[in-house]
Amino acid sequence: MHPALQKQIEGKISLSAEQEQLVSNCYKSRQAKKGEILLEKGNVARYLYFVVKGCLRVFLTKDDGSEWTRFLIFEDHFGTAFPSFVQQKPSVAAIQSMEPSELFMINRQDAQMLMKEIPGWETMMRLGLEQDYIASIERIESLITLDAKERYNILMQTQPGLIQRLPGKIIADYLGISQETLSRLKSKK
Amino acid sequence: MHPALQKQIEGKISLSAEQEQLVSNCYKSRQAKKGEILLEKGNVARYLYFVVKGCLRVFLTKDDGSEWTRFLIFEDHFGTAFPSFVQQKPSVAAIQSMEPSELFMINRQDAQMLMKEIPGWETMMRLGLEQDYIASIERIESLITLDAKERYNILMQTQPGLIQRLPGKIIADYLGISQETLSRLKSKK
DNA sequence: GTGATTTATTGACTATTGTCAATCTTTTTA
DNA sequence: TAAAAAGATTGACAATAGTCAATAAATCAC
Repeated sequence: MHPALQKQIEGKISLSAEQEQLVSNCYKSRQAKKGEILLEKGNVARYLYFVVKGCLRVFLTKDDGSEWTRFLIFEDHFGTAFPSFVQQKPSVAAIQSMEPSELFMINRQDAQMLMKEIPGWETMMRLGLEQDYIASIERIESLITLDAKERYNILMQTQPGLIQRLPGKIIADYLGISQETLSRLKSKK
Repeated sequence: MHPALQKQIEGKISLSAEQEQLVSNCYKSRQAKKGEILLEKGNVARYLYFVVKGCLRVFLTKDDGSEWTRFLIFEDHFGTAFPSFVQQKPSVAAIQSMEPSELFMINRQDAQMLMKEIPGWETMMRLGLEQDYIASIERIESLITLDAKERYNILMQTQPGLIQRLPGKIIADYLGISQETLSRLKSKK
């Protein structure tokens, strides 16, 4: 099994040799170029991705051509177009690789099989889900209670790496503001 | 066991008599008056609530006295100040009963014990969590991609009951807008 | 490396939403 | 039921953020 995946599991569950083999077989490796689209809007999200290296962006497109970043997935994190993956229905969001990325991917069936077959696996998934849900709650709070500048300041404090690594236009649509407004915030503050 | 709770479980898991007794013992019944505070900001959320009748509001308060509704929990739904409940740390949000409410409550320890002891219970919880997470993702999308009027229109389409049942000021801070703006949206559209 | 493309900044103007205040309506409660 | 409290509406104005356009800077591809 790939050491990055191993690292996610160790300390949470201990696997037998056969279990480790089972897990290892479920995850397929994949590379993605910068800018490459992994899931197009309208298709079903068949895979949950694990980012070994690089960064994925889950984003929304509107008819006027505007784009909005729903989530960013960095190293050592899992992610996908979650509603589509869970419900196996067409996704309103697309997934794009923001950098040359090294990924592992698992389909829904296999993900469910592992939860059924490996004791503790579902618990591990649930705990991850709890963390993701908490992060999304905090994002909602920041969107309803703070203005653009405050949201940007918090992002700088909590995720400085994100700001250095991604173009400002992506930061802007992640924060729910325009690129121009973000540019002005950066100089004003 | 109370029929409303029973209804949540039936079709998902079948419980033995002892298991049913175990579940039943974990849930304590509670009434709450309209306006009553169930959790104050700064305290740890000890309970996950199930709403049999009525409505709970999980909300944030800022120093200037403004309030913002993080979540609303209606009949046949579970909810609490989730980050605090999961991490057992002081809550930034408070919980208030918006109507005379009939509730069941379970503490974190018992909730975890049921997941450990009853086969299928954790799966049921995980599926509920997935749904809540999806709902929160959709709320984020609506906050970053839509303006106030569009958000209000969608809320009217998807949750008309919510709008009839709660005061406009609550609808407004749930949507992340001021009461005055909401009032103007209602007459303009 | 150099041209081409993408990204960032800045100005001018507009649109949306917020704030404050006054008034009106509804609901609660004694 | 009447007084009080809470909620809703409206106007005037301010502030925040968006849009369009031009230019500058950075990055990419060959």
